[in-house]
Amino acid sequence: MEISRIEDASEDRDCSDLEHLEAKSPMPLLDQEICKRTAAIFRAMGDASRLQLLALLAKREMCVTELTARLSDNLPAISQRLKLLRAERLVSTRRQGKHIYYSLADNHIASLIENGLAHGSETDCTLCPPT
Amino acid sequence: MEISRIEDASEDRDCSDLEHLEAKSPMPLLDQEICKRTAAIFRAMGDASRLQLLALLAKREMCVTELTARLSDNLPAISQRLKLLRAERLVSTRRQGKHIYYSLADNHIASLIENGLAHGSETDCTLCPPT
DNA sequence: AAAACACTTGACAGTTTCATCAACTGTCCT
DNA sequence: AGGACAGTTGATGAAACTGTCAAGTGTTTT
Repeated sequence: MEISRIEDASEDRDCSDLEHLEAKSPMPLLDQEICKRTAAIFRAMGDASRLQLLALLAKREMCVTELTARLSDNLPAISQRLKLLRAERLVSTRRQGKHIYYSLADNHIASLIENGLAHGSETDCTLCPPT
Repeated sequence: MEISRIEDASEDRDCSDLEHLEAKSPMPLLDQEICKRTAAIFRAMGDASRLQLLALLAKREMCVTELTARLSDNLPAISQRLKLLRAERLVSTRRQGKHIYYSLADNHIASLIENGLAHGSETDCTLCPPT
């Protein structure tokens, strides 16, 4: 019932033949280090509690106590999450007296979060064309 | 040696007083569902192997065999990763004959990946001002 | 209809992640 | 110097994640 068009018998086996593939359409893989680093950033943002934390910090710098109050969570829990975010260098800190203020490490982070949220907000993609 | 400016004694306890905080600077939390959904997307992208996979698919649609060849990995492993990406609706599939072709679910995903990689490529932020 | 190909799935083991709580550090106040 | 406040850290255990491999499904070919 279907019209199958086969000009070249090689079509089928080509997709498992790396040499051929690369000759036809070269497509270098990502650099391993960049890949790992980027994945680490995404992984750090890939948790609802941490994302919420980042979203607050995107608005302005805040100390741990304020974050704790706003999120109605316990302080050590928040601190542990911040520790992870700091380890990945998504946030940076500044001490002022008894308080330690956290903020996003840079604007790239803020825009990544914003983009992500914009995408996450789209209602289950029922509107998106099936592509 | 330092000039400390304290106009209002409430400054210090304010950051733990949610009522006060909200009155001064209202800052609603993210919607829980959106937050979870967005985090899930980030988590799915937060793995070097999966990110590499997504980066390939960002260039063009590919079948599992081709992906396997390009990544020099075993097919079931790739398939499992694709399964996860599909579960999070980051990729979509199309069968054509014996092959199943994968592609990114939409352009938002592509730009998220691009942005992430751009940020991940920045050399350890030695150049970034300390903020 | 049987064989071959292209995947997918289920299940198990090994690893990683996350929350929690007690103990510790650093700063300010008296 | 001592106490209180603001946070950090380390350890522990439960839960979630990942890779691997055997077995299964769907499609084409002969």
